Amino acid sequence: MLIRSLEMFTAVVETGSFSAAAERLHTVQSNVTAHIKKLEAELEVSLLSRRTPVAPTPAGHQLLDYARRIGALHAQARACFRADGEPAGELRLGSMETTAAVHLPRLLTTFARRWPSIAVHLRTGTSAELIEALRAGQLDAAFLAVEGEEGDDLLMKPVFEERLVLVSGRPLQGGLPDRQTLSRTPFLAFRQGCGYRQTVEMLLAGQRAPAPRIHEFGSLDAIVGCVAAGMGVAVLPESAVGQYRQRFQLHIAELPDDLARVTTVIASTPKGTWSRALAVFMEGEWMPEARSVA
Amino acid sequence: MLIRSLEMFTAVVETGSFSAAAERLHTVQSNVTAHIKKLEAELEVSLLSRRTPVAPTPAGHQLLDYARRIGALHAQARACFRADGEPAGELRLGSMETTAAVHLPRLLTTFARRWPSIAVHLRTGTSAELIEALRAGQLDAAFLAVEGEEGDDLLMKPVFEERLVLVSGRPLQGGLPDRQTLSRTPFLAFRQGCGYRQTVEMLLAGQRAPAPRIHEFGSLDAIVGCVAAGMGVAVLPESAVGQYRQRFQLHIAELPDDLARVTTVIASTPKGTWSRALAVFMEGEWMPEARSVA
DNA sequence: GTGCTTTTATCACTGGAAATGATTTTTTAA
DNA sequence: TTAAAAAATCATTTCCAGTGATAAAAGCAC
Repeated sequence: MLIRSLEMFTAVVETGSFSAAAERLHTVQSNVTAHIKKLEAELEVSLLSRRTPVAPTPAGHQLLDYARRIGALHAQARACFRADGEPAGELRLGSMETTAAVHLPRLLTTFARRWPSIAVHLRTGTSAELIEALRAGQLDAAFLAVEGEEGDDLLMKPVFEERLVLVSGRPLQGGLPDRQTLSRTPFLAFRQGCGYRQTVEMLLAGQRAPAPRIHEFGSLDAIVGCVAAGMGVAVLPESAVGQYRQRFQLHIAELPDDLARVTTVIASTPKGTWSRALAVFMEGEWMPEARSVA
Repeated sequence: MLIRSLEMFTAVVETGSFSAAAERLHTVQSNVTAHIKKLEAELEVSLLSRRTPVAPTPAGHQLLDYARRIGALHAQARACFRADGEPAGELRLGSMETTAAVHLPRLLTTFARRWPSIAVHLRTGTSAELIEALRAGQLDAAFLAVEGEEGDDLLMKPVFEERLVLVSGRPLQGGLPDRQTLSRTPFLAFRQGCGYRQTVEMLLAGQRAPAPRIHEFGSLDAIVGCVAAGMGVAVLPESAVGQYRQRFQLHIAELPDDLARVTTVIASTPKGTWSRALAVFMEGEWMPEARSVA
């Protein structure tokens, strides 16, 4: 059973004639006859009563229902991939918690308003998890922080320049505490795989002292809340801390420049693999061009 | 875009490998490769990232959705026509008002209980209308009264032997009134095309006197109600009148045998055109075999 | 890295079916 | 009855799905 045969069948019923159907589908009448006969042979039932106009038999009427639904899906599917049609379907995005909290609300609102027939799915996770999901085809694109490991099978485009800071619930006189102090302070961080967590580890690198306890949290709100409560300190993007400073008494210390600067990129599979929905997302004006977030 | 190609695509994603997909679909791996490449060429986008296991690209994920839906419809459609599968879909029945009122409630209840996945549609109309609808492919089968015009393109099977009677709201002394009286009495009947109406006309045939007024009603209830109210007389199947005799004061007169006997048949297109739903309806035990309804 | 295995891509070839155009048969309308 | 229109049939061409063999590429173990 070919889609083409079903198309022909639908056309014959709708035009009421084999010849008219042939013309509509830009083929010849004998070809239409052959396709219908093939369908009838395959299903072992007569589908059309050959009077004028041609009328579907009971079995034909039943097939017509399926033919129309399959035809509609087929047309929709093709339309989804044509460069001119309205992009539709779902766009599966991934993001780090911090980016989701700080940058995505505005960005996605704009996007969803511009393309109402695209359904955005957002999944948060650590950079490592997101990259894996991208590779496994579970995500279309993801916002993540990586050290410029460009050049492999993933396309990465910088979108935000962030500054990491040390956040504490208690006053930090003299800026960043020394390593001795830090190594005795509990850290609050996202679970293994988060890009920022590497910064924590680098901050403490080269020490013989035992690594400080690192509490793992899955949510930005939880981290900030517990830091404010004095549970420990955290390394977070400055922009992510800002919105909490009204609610909590937070103290911030700058990190050395080489550790502080992190780049958030939008990562996706190469251009030739994009769905139309992904293409308009990646190329739209809502996608900032390495905008520095001071 | 062939259904087969979409099937292969789905199989590749689900098995995670071209070779495994080929095996599942009983073909060779090179054939699968060719089909996928053809799809990719047609849609001008890469659909699968060739790692191990094979993963769909964003575009591939979008196509997968359509491929699965089209595949499911295709399987359903084929199942609908296989002689062993559960018949499904809609069964479009037609019936005269009287048959619908008297015989169908029990018959259709039994049928619907036996075949829960068949949706019955019932349309009432005159015998002439039903035959036309049958020929136009708008109905699968219809209960109607005709004078044995078998042998053409419609299959007819007698199912009920009815007795027509004259019904009046006033006492009918001496049975059937004479023609003189009848020609002065208003008749209530279904609109043109009803088989019973021919009986009325035959009853009055051969008269020079002007034909009596014939009021046309679309509903059995309306006819009986108005007859009881004394508006006129009607010719109806005895079985159809029975259920009203508790509610109304009705008087009945026998008609001459040649006029009284009518046969209700089930009509449909020939066997080779039946849907599975129609087949089980026509061949089931609920279909009475010319049962006489005294 | 080197070899070994698994998987995919490429290629030439074959069979069969889709498409075509001409013609016949059937149906419909005049 | 005839003329016109539509569907079926048929011979022919074209194209493509499917095959098997082989090459290339990707994993995987060591």
